[in-house]
Amino acid sequence: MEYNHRTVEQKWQKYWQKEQIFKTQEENTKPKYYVLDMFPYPSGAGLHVGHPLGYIASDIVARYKRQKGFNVLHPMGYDAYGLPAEQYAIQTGQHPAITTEQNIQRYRKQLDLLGLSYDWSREVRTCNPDYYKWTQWTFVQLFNSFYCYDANKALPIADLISAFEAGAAKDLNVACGKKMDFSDEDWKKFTPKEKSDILMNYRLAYLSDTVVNWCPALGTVLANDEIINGVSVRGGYPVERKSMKQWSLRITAYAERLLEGLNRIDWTESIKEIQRNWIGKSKGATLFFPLENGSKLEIFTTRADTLFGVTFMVVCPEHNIIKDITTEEHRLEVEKYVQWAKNRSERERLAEVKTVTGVFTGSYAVHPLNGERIPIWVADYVLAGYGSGAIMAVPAHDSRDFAFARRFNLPVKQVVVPTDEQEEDTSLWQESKDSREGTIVNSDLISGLQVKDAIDSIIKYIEDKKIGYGTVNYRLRDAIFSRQRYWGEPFPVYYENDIPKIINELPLLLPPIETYLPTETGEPPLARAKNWNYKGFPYDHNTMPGFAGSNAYYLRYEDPHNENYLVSKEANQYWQNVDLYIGGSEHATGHLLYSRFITKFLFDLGQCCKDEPFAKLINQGMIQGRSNFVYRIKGENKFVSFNLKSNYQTDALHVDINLVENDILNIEAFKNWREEFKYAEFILEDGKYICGWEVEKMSKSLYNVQNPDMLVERYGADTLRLYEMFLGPLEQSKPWDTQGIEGVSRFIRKLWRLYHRDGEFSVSEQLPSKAEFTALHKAIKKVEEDIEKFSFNTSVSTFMVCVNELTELKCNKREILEPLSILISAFAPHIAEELWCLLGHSTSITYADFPKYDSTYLEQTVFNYPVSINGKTRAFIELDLHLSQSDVEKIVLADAMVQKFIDNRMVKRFIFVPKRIINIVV
RNA sequence: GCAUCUGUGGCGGAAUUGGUAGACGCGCCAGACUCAAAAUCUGGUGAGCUUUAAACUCGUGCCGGUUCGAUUCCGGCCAGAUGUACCA
Repeated sequence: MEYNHRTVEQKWQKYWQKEQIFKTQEENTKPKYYVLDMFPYPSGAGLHVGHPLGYIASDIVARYKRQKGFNVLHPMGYDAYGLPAEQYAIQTGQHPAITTEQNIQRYRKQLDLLGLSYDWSREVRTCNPDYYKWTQWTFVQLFNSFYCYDANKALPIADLISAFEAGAAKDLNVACGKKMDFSDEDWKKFTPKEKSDILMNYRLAYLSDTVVNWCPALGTVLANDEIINGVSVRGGYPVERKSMKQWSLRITAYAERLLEGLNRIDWTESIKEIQRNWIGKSKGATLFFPLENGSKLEIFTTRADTLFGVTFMVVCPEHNIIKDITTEEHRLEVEKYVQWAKNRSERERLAEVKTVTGVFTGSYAVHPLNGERIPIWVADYVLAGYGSGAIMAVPAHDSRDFAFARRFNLPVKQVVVPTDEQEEDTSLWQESKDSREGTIVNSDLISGLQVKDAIDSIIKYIEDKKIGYGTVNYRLRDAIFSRQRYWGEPFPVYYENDIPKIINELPLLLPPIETYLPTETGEPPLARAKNWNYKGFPYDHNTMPGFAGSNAYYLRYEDPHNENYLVSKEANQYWQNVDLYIGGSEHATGHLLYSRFITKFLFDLGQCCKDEPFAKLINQGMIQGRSNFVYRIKGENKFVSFNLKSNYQTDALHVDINLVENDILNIEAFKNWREEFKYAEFILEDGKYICGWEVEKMSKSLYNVQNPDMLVERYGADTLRLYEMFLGPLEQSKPWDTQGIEGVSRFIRKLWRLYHRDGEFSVSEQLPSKAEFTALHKAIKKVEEDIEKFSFNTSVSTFMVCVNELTELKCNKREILEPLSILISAFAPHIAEELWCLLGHSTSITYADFPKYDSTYLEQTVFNYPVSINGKTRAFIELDLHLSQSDVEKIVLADAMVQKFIDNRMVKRFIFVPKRIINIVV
C-alpha cells in the first residue's frame, strides 16, 4: 500500500487535538523552553507559502526540544487590531470584529493543516476585552510613572509629587519634556490644572502638543517608524507635519538601557545595528553663544574640536529666537522664508535635499572664545527636533555647512588637517573635509592636538569657563501613542475640567458606532459613540496604535486566563522570557523596539523577571514569488514559446502560475482563464508552450501567489514542511519554486517503503548490522547539530542520505527504524506518528526521547591523513584510525606510519606542523 | 552617502569551521520496466584536454597577503540584497 497522506494526516491532527497532546502546563521538574512566532495580523487574503516558513521552523524546534526533555511553551495568537479591517468596515459598514473573526477562522484552518504543535488553549487576540484590559492597564502604569536617572528605573509618580512638596523640583535628575524650576511654596499654590500640566512633563505616558506626522488620507497620526521617505508605509500617502494634542510614550527615558541591552541578546548584528542607528546616540557638547542683544543661543555639536572653524550659525525655521534677533531690514525676507519652509511638505523637503536654501537674519553672535562676530542665518537643513534646533556651522569640516557656505559665499576656515595631508587654500576645495582623524590647526589653545584629544580638552575648557558642557544626544524620539481610528484599544481616560483622569475599572470597552469615519468636525470616529462617557465626563476619543497590543503579548501567553494580573509571579518565574523568537525583520524599529521598552518598564515595576523580552531572535527570509510569462506577438492574439520569442516582437504578460507546470503552459486552462485568450493561437516548440520566468515579490497582482492549501492537498503537510525547510537557509530570502517539491515527495514515499515489504508493514526484530547502525548514528549526530544551529535545510538532506543508505541495505530492523521515526518526527510529524503507531506504540511520538548517537558506530576504518611533502605537494596517508580517538592519538599513529616511510628510506625526515599535518622532507 | 549581509555548477544550495570543493534535491542525458505514456527504478552530469577510458590542467566575484595547504582568515576592489539618511 502506497502512503496516503490525506487519511494519515487528518487522522493524527484529530488525535492531537482530541488528546490535547500539545497542551502545556508549568512543570517544575523539567527545564522550560519558550519558542514563539511573531503573531500574525489576520488579513483577508489568507496565508501564502511565505507565511508558514517561520511557523514550521519554530515548530521543529518546539518538537525537538520536547523530545530533549524540555517543557516547551509554544503558543499562537492574533494581532487583531489594524487598519485593513477598519477600512473594510468604512466601505461596507460591517463591524471590524466580524471581518476579523472570519479572517481568524480562515487563518486557523490553514495553520491546522500544517500540523503545527501550538497550545491553542493559550491563544490571545489583541482585540478581546480580556486581553486589551492588560494593554490598557500597562498604559495606566506608564501614566502613573516617571523615570528617575539616579535610580535608573521607573518610579511611581507619587514619589515625584512628594519631591515637589519637599521643594526638590530643580534638583531632580529625571526624564522630562523640559527642565522645570519651582519651590514647594509654588507647588502648593498651583491649581489642579497647573499641577496636572506639570506632571505631564514627567509621566511616561503623557499628553502634549506635539508636532506630529499627520496623514490626511488615512485621517490619522503616524509614528516615525510608520513613515518612509515622507509617505505612509501603509498605502504610500503623503504625510504632513501638524501640531496636535497627543498621547506619547517617553521611550527616550530608556534610550541608554535599550542600547546597552543589545549587548546581552542573541540577535543578528544587522537588526541590532538598525536599532542602534535608530536610537542614534551621539556624544558631544552643548554650547552657548552670546548674542549681541545680550541673550544666548544654545547649540549642540559632536565636533567641539572645530569650534574655531565656525564662520556662521544656523537656526531652524521653527526656532523661537528668530523673531527676537531678526533686524528690521531683513524681517520681510525672513518671515517669507519661515512661512515657505513651514508649508513645505515632508516629501518635498526630502525630494529637494540637494537644494540649499536659507536667509540671513541680520544679527550676529559672538564667538565665546575669540570674540569674533558670527552671522546668524535661518535654514531648513537644520531640524527642529534634534539637539536645540540651532548649530554652529563649520563649513570646512561639515559637508552640509560647506554646501551652504558656497551657496551664500560665506567664508570657509580650515581647522583640521586630516592625517597624511597638508593645510590647503580652502577656496580651491570641492568638498569639506569631514574626517575625524587629523591634527587641529588655527585653533589657539588646542592647535596641534589630534581630533579626539581636542574634543576632550575643549569640552573640559568650556565647562571650566561655564559656556557649555559635554552632553549626550539621542536621535530617538518619544513614541506618539494616539491614533484617530476606531479599531484599536480605547484609552482608559476621561477629562474632568480638561484634566485627564484615569479609569481604574478595566477594561474600558470599545463602544459600538454606526459609521467608522471621522466626524464632520474632524473628531476621531469614537466621538460618534452614543452615551459614551464617564459619569458625564467625556472619554478620550483616540485609540492606541497597532503596536500597543503586541508589546507584552509574550507575557500574556505565560498566564493567559489570569483575571488579576497580566502574568502571575509564579508563571513568569517559570517561563521567564522567550528563548527563541522567530519572525520577519521588518519590525526592527517598531515592535521589536517598543516591546523591549515596555518589557524594561514592566521589569522596573516588578511585573516580570527579565528586562529583555526575546533572548534569541531569528529573522526568517522572505519567500519571493516566481512569476511566469507568456509572450504575445505585438498586435496579434498569438503567443510564442519562450525559446522562439527572439524571432518576433513580443510583449511579456504575467500568467497565473497555477496554469503552468514546470514552465510548461497548460494551453486549455490558459484559454479558459480569460475571455480575451479564448481564441488565442500558439507557436510551440517540441509541441509545448514554454513560459519564461522571473523572481518577483509574491503578490496577487503578479499572479505568482502560491497557496499552501493546494500543496498540502496534493503532496501533504509533511512534504510541504520538509520542502519549505529544504529550500535554503532559514534567514535567507529565496524564490519559491514548486518544481523541487517532487524530490521531497519521493523521499516521503521512500521513507514509507522502508517500513513496508510488498505493501505490508514489516519490521524485523533482528540485530542490525554495523553499516545500518552507522547510517542511523551519522544522521542522529548531524540532525542534532543542525537543529541546534537552526540549519534545517541540511537536516532534510541528511534524512535523504540516511533513507537512501538504509534502502540500499534493505534495512527494516526495528532497532534502526524506531529511532529513525523519532528523528524525523519534528520535521514530518504526521508520517512519523503513523509509523510510530505501526511500530506498536500507544502513546504519541511527541514525547518520545530524542535518540542519542553512539560514536562507536561513526568509525571510519580508513582515515585520510593529509601530508605535505617538501612543503609543497599534498598527499594522503591512509591510516587505520577511529573518529573517537583524540588528535594526540591520531598524531601518534601517524607518527608511527611516517616512521615506516623513513625506515624504508622513502623520506629523510619529517616535521609536525600544527595539530593534524605532517610535513615530510624527501 | 552610511550601515549590515551575501557572491560556489544550468538552478536551490552542502562542505566536519583552515584539510580530497560541489553533499542532498531540482533540471538535463542515457538505460530498465511498458504496445505506449505516466509512475517507479538504475547510471551519468563543474569546465578543459583526449576518439573513449585512465591520467592531467583549471576552477568557490576580482587582485593581493598569511599558511605546507584558503570557499573558509586578513587587506583592497567589483557586484547584488536589505535597512537608513540634511541627526550637526
